[in-house]
Amino acid sequence: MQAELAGLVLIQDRLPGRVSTVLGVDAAYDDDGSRAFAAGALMEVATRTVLQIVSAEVPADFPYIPGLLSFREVPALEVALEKLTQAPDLVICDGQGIAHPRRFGLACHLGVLYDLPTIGCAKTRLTGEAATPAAARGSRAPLVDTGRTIGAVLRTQDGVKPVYVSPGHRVSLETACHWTLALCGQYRIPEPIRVADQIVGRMKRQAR
DNA sequence: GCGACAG
DNA sequence: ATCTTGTCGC
Repeated sequence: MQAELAGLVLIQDRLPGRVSTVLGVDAAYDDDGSRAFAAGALMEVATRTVLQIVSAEVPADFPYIPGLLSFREVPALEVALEKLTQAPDLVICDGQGIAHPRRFGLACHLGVLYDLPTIGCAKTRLTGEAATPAAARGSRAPLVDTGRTIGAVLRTQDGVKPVYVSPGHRVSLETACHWTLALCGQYRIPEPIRVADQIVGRMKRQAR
């Protein structure tokens, strides 16, 4: 299924010239692993203001299997995202885009599903090889898999562990890196993802 | 058979 | 993802 859907992914910039809102998404699970908490944080780029928070709690019936993460997370994210009252210009996800064994990570899945520009920004590697980027914020190294560049290992803060950036849908690698960097304030992780992460973290604690 | 493996 | 413990840098 992923190999087939990967054919629908567009790795070229097809996003507004003026990106004014970015949606950060994330999910978490209860101790049991059977309930999923998903959230989306819509941020206005110019002011760094959170315009809307959407969330959902649904049963998690698909297990976590490396390479199949989107089948665990997308059902919960769908319920949360359908509550948005305005479409985002860009979506940034906690997971890979095309830096995936079949070039169809979570960000691609969400991007194709909603036909929105998406970026994959993962904290660790799933596949591919890369050199260690220089220590300065903004430094990057190509992430290569079977002879093809599928993403970049990008340093978002001086001397801090880099993140794994890859196009999800309708964005180039260059644009994915640009926005990832632009959305990182004082931390390693882009602000919209951090906000979504905080939300699902609270939901998880409250359910316990 | 063994190691790797987003969240 | 989540949890726990040890280490590092400011």
